[in-house]
Amino acid sequence: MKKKLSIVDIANSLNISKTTVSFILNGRAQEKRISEELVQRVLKFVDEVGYKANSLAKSLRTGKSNIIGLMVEDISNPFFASIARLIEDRAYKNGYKIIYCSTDNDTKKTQELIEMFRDRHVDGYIMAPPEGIEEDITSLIKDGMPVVLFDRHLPKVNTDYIEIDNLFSTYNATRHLVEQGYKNIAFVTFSSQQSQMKARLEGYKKALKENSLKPVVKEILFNQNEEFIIGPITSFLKKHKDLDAVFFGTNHVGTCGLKVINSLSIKVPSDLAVISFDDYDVFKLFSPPVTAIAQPVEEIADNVITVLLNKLNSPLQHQKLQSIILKTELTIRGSSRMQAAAQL
Amino acid sequence: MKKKLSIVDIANSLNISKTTVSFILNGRAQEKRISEELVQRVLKFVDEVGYKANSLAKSLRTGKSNIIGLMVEDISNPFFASIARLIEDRAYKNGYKIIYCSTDNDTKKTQELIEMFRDRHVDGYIMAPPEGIEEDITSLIKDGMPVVLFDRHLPKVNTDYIEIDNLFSTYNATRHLVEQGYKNIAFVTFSSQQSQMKARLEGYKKALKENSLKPVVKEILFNQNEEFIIGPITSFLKKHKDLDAVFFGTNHVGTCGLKVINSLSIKVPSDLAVISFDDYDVFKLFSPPVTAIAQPVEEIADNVITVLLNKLNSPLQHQKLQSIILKTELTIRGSSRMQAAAQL
DNA sequence: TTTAGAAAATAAATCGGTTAAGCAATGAAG
DNA sequence: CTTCATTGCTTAACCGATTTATTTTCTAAA
Repeated sequence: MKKKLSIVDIANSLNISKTTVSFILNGRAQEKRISEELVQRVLKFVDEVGYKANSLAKSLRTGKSNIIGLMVEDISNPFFASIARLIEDRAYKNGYKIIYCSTDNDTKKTQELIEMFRDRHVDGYIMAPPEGIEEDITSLIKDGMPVVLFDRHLPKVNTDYIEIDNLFSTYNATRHLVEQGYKNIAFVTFSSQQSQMKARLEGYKKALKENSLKPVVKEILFNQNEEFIIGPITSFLKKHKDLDAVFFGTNHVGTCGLKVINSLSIKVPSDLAVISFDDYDVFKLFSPPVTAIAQPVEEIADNVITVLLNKLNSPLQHQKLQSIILKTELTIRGSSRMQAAAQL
Repeated sequence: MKKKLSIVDIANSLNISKTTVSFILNGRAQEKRISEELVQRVLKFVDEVGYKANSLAKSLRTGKSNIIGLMVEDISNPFFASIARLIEDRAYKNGYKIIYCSTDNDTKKTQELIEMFRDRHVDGYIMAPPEGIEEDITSLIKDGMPVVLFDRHLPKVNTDYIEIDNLFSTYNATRHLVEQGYKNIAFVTFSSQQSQMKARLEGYKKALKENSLKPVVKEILFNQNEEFIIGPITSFLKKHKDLDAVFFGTNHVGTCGLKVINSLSIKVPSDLAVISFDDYDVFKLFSPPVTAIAQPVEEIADNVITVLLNKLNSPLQHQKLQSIILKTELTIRGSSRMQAAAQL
């Protein structure tokens, strides 16, 4: 077990001061007028012995950590997992590491996580914020920390965010159902005051209103345990026999919804048409495949990291804030075609 | 922007030395015979002003970081995502934080990640190791770092690991197919020398051999891009028209396989029975639902973190190594029933 | 009245870096 | 022959904790 070399070891070996070594390794040789000859000697030696600076010590002194804190709702949710994956990749390429955590939409847990990130001196924050976290984020921003929100934003918090056009997405998808001739369309979603969930609900309602149809909304409490999602959906679907279509507000609700549909032996789309927010393998492979609103995952991740890197690289506080709203794509599949229903 | 308090600020405010404060905050008051009265005064004050020690400084001095490095193959894979999630939860409850990364099964990337973890002074490592990383891990262990492997192990590396009984799992599942009357059973998997993949292949072959059937194996190169998995499977299935069953070696291969099956309009199980390793929503919701080998995800995560925490808490090097092999469960569903085929 | 020993608290070194300030040597200008 | 600026590098303070070694204070025995 060879002990790691420190900058002092390097300095001693070369009979120079550690300051000189530090300057050279940080590319400040020119600025500090260190002779080219010495620079080369140091670089060569450092390379030979494989010295790497202790980043803890570095962070302690400089206050910078080259770490970005990423907080998603649940890392095991495919939407967040793929976003996290893409952000991770791009961050690495730019010399940043990612620490990520799941908030579970739990305000208290999120506060603790922010505390931990702050404590670990992360350089910037990327979050899909839960409700009730406004103050904590504001205080973060006031302390000069770059914060980028995604998936949702906090109306009271003044910072950059990347979102999709939730209202239009559900509005458009609902209209698609209406155009197909469906008249009793339910919207099943998590009970939430978050911007994206409110917008999705609104979009649905707007489309129905324009067509003089009656909204039927079922709100479910967010819960880690699937049973507590499947249960309410089951009784909801059992109760509303007159529905001819159902719109699931998130991929998680959608997946649980499909399980319920299977267990009740409901035929899609003849008994019930289905649309879900978010797209992923489950919806592609269900029979018939489920029409879904696909979020531009790469684009979201790209924008998030780009905005954050910009903030990190320009210490100016007075750059103006960005609110980026991306478009989704309605991927129409067999689960919502009235024709298909007609065929049976 | 209020500056964070340091231990010196606390000490000055109370007109005592920072040493005393440090002893008290680290629970060494008794040992250091600090008066109960002072202890209370300090604790009360610290609580009031909400002081929290700077963990960077702490880590720099103590060499401990209370961070565990977790490296999985791909965090967007549902199997790894849920394991990561569970480990994260249990780690938090025990005062540890997790940094996680995806290796992509890329040796070079993994080496860099190990380097970064080491650099960040993580206290322990949890990894699903890629091939060719033996030396790096051995050197980690030699340096006294606790390392726990899972999902697979490295025969040449002497450390704890948690695995499932891969060989028996595929053997048993293949036998199930044979018992159902299937005779031309293919095994589609990633080309890999990893312990778990080799064992899975072996189990399949063993079952076929015992029944005097001919193995048909298709190995696919691991690739981030799905097209490069779907392509080979498509041509494989097109070429082997005589197959009556196919066994997918991982959830990723399985998902891609189902996509191919759909696009070729192959009927399951009448044209082709399907079994996949790993279980998740896609297999539950496919029609007919896919028989799958379910890994005990909670148990794996529990064991991993328990073993690691044990190693972290007992500095003795001479505790004996554990190799934990867990059982899987074959969840039989409609995709592999010969009866179902008969009904059509 | 010393004085030894325990009790209570502290000073200073340390972890491994960065950085502000300083100093010696050299050459040019006055 | 000073004086000054520039070059090239070093000294020492600092980041915020832990920990070793040491000092001060108090009590009780000699």
